[in-house]
Amino acid sequence: MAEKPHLFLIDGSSYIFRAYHALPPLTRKGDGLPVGAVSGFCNMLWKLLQEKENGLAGVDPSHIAVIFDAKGHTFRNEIFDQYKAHRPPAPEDLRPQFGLIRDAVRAFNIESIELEGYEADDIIATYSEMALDAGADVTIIGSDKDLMQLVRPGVVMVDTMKNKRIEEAEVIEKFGVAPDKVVEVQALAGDSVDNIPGVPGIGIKTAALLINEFGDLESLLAGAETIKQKKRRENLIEFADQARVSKELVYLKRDVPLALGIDALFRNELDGPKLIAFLKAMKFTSMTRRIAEATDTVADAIEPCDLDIVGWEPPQKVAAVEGDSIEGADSAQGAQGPVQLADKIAADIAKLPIDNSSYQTVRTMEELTHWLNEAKRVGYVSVDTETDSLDAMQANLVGVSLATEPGKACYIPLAHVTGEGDMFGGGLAEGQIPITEAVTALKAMLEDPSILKIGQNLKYDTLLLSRYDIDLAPLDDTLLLSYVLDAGKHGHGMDELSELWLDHKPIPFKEIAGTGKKQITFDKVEIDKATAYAAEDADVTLRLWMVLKPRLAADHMVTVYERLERPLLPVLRRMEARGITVDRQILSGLSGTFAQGMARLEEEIHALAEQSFNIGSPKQLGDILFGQQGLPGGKKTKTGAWSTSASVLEDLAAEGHELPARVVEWRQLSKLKSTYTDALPGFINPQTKRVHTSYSLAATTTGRLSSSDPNLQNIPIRTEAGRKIRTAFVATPGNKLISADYSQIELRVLAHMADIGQLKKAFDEGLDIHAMTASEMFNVPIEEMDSATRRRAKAINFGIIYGISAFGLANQLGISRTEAKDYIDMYFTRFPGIRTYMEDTKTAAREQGYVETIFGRKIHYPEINSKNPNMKAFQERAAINAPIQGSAADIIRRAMVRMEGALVEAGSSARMLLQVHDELIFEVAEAEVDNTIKVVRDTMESAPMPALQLSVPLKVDAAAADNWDEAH
DNA sequence: CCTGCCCCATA
DNA sequence: GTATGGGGCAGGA
Repeated sequence: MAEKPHLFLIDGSSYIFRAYHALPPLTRKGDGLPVGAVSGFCNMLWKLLQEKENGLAGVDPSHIAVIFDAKGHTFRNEIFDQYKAHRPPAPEDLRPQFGLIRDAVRAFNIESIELEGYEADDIIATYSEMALDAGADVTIIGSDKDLMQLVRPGVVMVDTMKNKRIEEAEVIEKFGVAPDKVVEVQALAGDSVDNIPGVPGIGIKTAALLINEFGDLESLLAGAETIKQKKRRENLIEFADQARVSKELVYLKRDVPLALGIDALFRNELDGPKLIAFLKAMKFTSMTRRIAEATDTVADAIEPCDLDIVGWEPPQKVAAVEGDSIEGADSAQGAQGPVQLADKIAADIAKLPIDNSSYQTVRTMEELTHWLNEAKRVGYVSVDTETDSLDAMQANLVGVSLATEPGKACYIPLAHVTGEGDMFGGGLAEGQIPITEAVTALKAMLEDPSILKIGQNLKYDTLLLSRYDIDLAPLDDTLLLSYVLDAGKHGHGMDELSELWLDHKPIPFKEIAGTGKKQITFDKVEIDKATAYAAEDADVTLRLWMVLKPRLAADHMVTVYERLERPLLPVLRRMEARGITVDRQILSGLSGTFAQGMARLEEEIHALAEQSFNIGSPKQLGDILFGQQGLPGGKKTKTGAWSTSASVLEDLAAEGHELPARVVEWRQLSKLKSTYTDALPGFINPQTKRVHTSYSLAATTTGRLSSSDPNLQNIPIRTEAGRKIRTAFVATPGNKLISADYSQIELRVLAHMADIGQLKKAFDEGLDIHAMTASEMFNVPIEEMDSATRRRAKAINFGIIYGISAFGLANQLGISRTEAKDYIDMYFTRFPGIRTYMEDTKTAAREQGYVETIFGRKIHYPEINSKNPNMKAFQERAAINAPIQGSAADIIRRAMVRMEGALVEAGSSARMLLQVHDELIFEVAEAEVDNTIKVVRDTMESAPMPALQLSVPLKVDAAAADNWDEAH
């Protein structure tokens, strides 16, 4: 029985441009003919013809064609003369490739279709119709959004470059409407790339909203008078015809007069020799080899075919002119001859501190051995790894650079590829040491205890190298050195430090790899360029180390660096490598629930507003609330717009307004969905099936860590809906999660530092600290404390930690500023030590320019004597907060540094997974839970000792459960 | 596609 | 009132 016929329609033209822009420029060996797009195209075709069940398309086509745009104007230019008028001409090095790609299609024995006056999209639309009529299914290979209007049962799009199938759901995601309404939305939103005008002020979001409400463009234009938003109504009326023209432009013709019927697109057998002849002519050596093998063709026996290359000339060989010697040129130019010129340039370069053309590219084991011996001889070496990703858990090692003296640096390329065949990972570039051999040799040096390894942000490099079974040690990190020495003064990135200390601007990464979607990964960077860039990094890092390391002792920061910074690095590296299991099903279930809630609220909100609008746009929301509905606006944002922040909306809701109340609920769900339930699954590592955050040791000024990609330090907990997200963070079967958190650590630290008797006594006795504060302030016995009074005291306690101001406290408690001032005065009367502490801290900051934590970490405030009173006040509050927040951060750092050893010593196999400022999360076998909790609590509570005995006890709450929500 | 802005999640 | 990271929107490239 014959299978259902299936037609592949390949959008050739758009593929050419995308291949050209996405792939690094590649030229034919020998004459430099640009062929990058051709190579990408051939790879795509070949891959497409190979894939069956496993491929994205999922089927073997019975019919196939590649469709191109014809040259010249199309019928759309008759409708609108400015259509695609902003298109720049094709780049010089792309032009000759148009013809070659058509040749390639023929070499693959596939019909290449184009027709003057029509675009490829119209032909694809017409063939799609014809195929459906004939009872066939259609797969469109392409990604152009204009083609999305064609999707329907029996027609799917497949984007081979992004590895993505586009069906109805994906179209709705993109346009907010089903495929049959796509043109209506495009007619309104327009398209700046194709110069389709649309209606001003309407983007895809708003267009989808309107079309979903009115059904189609004509109904909308007919009902435009009823639109509430003034500007939008006027624009819809004024630009109605423009919208109609736009719709005509985007609507794809389905009746293009085509010479070939569907039957003619029957998929021919591949003609091995014909294809090989073409590939040989292009000098695609690795593809030739691969395809010859697959098609059972003997490539050696086949001659390259002739190519008709249009729009490109081979470069003229410049014949050497006899007698035109250097001396001749010299005398002709007189005193400014090449010799003098060279002398001068040499002198200039010698004066320059850094010459990134002098670095060696290490290509043999002999050369590598020489560098490893140098490292051994010197006793230290700066190291930098180059990879193909910012995610150290997924990156592949591409090369390593080393430096042993200023100016003496090298780059060892290991996995650079040539441009050709990049869709398969490409051919390895010539002249690289086999990676396993090099890694083995490097491992011995990187693990050698007698050689100090110096790097910038070594957490990244060591995490990467740990995946190659290398445990880099001992180490020094210039990022951490700078952080310890200069937190608060400036950033600590290598480029910034280089300009500051070395007066040298390193080659920017984007200069060698490009930017945006044209950016290439480091393995595709030419080795010479890579050497200049990578070796320079090692050179710069070494010099920075030489500048910064001696400052440690001079500034008395050795202990902080050696106890709180450097040892934490491998601890965090292991935490990141372990990751945590996140249950995809739970999150996707929650996404669904949240989406339903949002849809329900959206309806209510639109009804209350008596119009549709984008609730997610603060601008539109503000217009409705404070413009049309005439509600009293409270705060303004710094750009002068009405604030629609939660506090403003909640105030309005408290006055009985429904609309803002619903918006607050909608916002909550929207936040939970987009930031957490939708985003987190994308961070599940495909190999480990776990989520691996990245901790930054040097991102905050106070000494706290920060977490990103994803941020696991801001997972919701306050609301019930939010807490559910925590249930998705689970222990693996047979294990439990343990959460252990410091209770009130910052207030305890404050009690210790400011030496406040009542606070210390309260903590000693285990009292409710906020109730105690309230009792002192308002003369109410603790036992009779009501929750409102306690809440006020709690806000004040937090306020103190944040460097309190009457303004801030008033805001927090919703009271007048004078009332807040009275509270603060009362607080200071009862706790005079706090006022003294705060004044002393400000004085210290003003006089020395920095404040210190209890473990000696310095936080600089260079702007604290600013003339700007706002700036000054801000710096003062920050300076008051920093020792408190920073000391607490130091304490948990100490706990973390010791934790792994303490667990092992106690016979626990628990793994520390996460840190959330005052909380540590562990995963442990069920049987070990009790013992582990004991060790964890003890280690955390005794963390300041023996360096320091706090005058208040530390208290840690800990619990175990199957997920994070229940454990916390 | 990038950037600034607004808003909001955590401690 | 402190310290962060990040998503969506809107406007200009």
